[in-house]
Amino acid sequence: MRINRILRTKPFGHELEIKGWVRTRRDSKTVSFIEINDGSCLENLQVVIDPGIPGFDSVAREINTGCAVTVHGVARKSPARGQEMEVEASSIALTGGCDPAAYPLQKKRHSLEFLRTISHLRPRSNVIGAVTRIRSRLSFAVHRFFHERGFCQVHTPVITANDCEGAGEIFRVAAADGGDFFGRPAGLTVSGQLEAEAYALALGRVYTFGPTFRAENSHTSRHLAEFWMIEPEMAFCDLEEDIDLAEEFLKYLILYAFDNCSADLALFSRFVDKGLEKRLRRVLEHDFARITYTEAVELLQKSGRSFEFPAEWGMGLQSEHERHLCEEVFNAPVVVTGYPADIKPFYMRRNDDGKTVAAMDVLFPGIGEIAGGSQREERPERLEAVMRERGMDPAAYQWYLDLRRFGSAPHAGFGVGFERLLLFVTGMKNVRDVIPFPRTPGHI
RNA sequence: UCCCGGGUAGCUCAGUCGGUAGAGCAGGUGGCUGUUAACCACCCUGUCGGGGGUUCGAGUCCCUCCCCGGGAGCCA
Repeated sequence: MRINRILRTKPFGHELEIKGWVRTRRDSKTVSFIEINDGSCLENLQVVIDPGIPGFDSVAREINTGCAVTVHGVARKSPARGQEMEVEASSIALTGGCDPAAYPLQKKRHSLEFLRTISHLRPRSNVIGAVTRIRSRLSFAVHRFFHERGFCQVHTPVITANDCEGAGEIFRVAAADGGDFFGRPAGLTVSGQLEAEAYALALGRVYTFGPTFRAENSHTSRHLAEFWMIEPEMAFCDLEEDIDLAEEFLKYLILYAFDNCSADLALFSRFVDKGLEKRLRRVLEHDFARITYTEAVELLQKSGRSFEFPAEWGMGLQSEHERHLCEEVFNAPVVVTGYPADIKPFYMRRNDDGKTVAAMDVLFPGIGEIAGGSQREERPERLEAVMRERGMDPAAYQWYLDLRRFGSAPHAGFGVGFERLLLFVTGMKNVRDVIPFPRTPGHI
């Protein structure tokens, strides 16, 4: 039986089989204690070994931190403090030994930077194990959220010829002989949005959730060359409804973590970020503030704060500006809408003022931009005009223009970086620690 | 790519004025105890990131390259 179930069902008096990895061992003359973790939960199970049991001399001596073991025994109430239950071993077998002098993981805590250097072993640490379980459960919750609301998941291509202008540098795909994609240039996707639009304008409500690639030479705690992005896209939907969905979605995931990952979450509150649960609750309990870009610039200019880059209409909001807005002005998530058209991608819907577009960014305290989206330009002549203005060849995007030519409809969507979401939920500070094998410049 | 801060034992770090390196933890051995990141004693561990320079002498000063972390930009 796995340890999470044993701890939940408390099968006192029952014979159990436990398979897992030894975290610590403490010896006494008359009895040995080993703590086993099997990855099913954060908690370890204490196994008590009497030196008289079969195989003790040949096996138990070699058991120490890192070993894989199989234990048979009976669940008992623990007479000592520290745990309610323990397992009295009747037999123990060493499944895989582990040389303690060579094993990099110790019983004590390690720095996250060190754990990054042993990415194949770090899932055996408490923190990375907890991150991994939360990542998995929230991934499931993403699918559940959309399926409960009638969305259809679309598997958009990883290899694509779209560069989704404005979404960053692309990795080129090449065959082993150095050629390109069978004679045509191709790259790894930077966003599934354009393809998702095609399916939204057929199935109504769709979403993508998959890996995304950016070739930018970014060295920050918030960027990866390979990351996972969630992108819903809805037909017959305007920007307001888009924002409503984003807010509902983000709150849903946080609530899901509270309801389903409480033990792991408690670890983060205790060791990673003391203010975590309070901050998560604050997001759940408050409506997201909604302001326009123009209002944001005015707020920043009136704030009396001196920024390294003063806020100015027409310029993008700097990280320091985003921080000021959601950490000091509103102390809550902030949604900024109506950005200048010139600093946003071609596909966003032009507002009636002619200068701004129906874009929105969701800013979270401590994280910055966690989601970005827009209502898309559904008017074919407007879309084509913008493409020409920007020197894009409409012929290359004929399929995308066709979506407007044949049965066009207002539609909108947004993208959420899954790792940034995990930073917020776990209180971790670096996206490299919330993805199993992080891909960053110089690291593969 | 730019700006900071780092690189010393397996890990986390200290190292004064330039005088050939130290602690805690881990590991080993022994002891003790229904133990809780157990405890006590002893022992082991170093191309001081690489290269060059200054100097009688460099972990320490200078130059250079590499790597790591934080921030910025870009973005999710």
